[in-house]
Amino acid sequence: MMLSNSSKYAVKAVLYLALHSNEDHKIMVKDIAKPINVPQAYIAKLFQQLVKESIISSTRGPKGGFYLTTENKNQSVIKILNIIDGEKRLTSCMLSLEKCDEDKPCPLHAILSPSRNKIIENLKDKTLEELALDVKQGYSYLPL
Amino acid sequence: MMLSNSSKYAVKAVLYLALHSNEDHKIMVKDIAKPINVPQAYIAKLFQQLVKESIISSTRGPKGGFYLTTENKNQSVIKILNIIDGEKRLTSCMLSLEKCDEDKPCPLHAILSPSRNKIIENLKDKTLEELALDVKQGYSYLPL
DNA sequence: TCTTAAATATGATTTTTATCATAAAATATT
DNA sequence: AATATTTTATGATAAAAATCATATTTAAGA
Ligand code: FES
Ligand code: FES
Repeated sequence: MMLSNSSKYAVKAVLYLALHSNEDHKIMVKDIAKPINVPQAYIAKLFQQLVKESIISSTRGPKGGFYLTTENKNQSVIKILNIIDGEKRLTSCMLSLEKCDEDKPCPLHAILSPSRNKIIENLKDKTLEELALDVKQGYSYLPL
Repeated sequence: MMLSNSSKYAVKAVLYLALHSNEDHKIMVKDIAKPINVPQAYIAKLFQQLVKESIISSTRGPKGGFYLTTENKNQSVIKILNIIDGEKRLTSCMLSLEKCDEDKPCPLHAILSPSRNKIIENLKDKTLEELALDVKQGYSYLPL
């Protein structure tokens, strides 16, 4: 809907890390692909960006893999979306492509801008750890 | 954001019709392209679908063109989106691609489902005529 | 120090979406 | 009836997104 395929995959993969990894237990990309049903090479590429922006952590070589530090886990989900899709995807006008402006709103602005702002706010406020906790407690489910 | 390029174009073009056409004053596709800044051939193709689904009306030959009847104007905007993008685009799960389900929600469901439902509801309730009226009264603007 | 196992970097391919082009069908006007 | 003008139908091309593949770099362990 409002997320690209890539950012959906990224969120799923990172949440998988949040649930199953830590500094002492790293996970290889090939072991993530199957459980979340995303092509292995695809995740590998997405993870490169996320490592570069320090959303997730990695070490290479034998016994290496990807993982989340405590610091990583306290980041907001929205960072993933902004890195993969770019900020405009969430904030740009629904009709004119550029400049969503209260002063000169498009015909759909009043209909969806408030709800959209709410979504953005919620995404900003929610950390990876909080989302993972929901899953752990059975309030939500990590989809295939 | 949540609309494809095609449905953005479609909404803009149909609202242009709502503002400037009626049974007695039809508009040719070549005269719509420029003011709303959408390629002429692109609109032509989109309009074919919309005519087929009776969102807009048309007559061909000289003195022909596209226009909106009163009945057309009383349709909801969401119909355009559903025809061009398909219903799933608005309703599918943000993470798993299929089945947005309250009983087995994904980690993002709680964050965005209520706002999304609100948007869908608003889109359903708003007719083309109402949107056009907003523009006419200066409450909103039809973008390039 | 050598081998092996992992991420990283880079690029190729495929699929989808967006855009362009053109011939056929229909209607008003002469 | 002939002509001109418009939509309609269909397909071709271009651009972007998604997916796949492979060679390079890094680190652990023998
Ligand atoms: S101006 Fe179009 S969504 Fe805000
Ligand atoms: S289950 Fe994912 S958005 Fe509803």
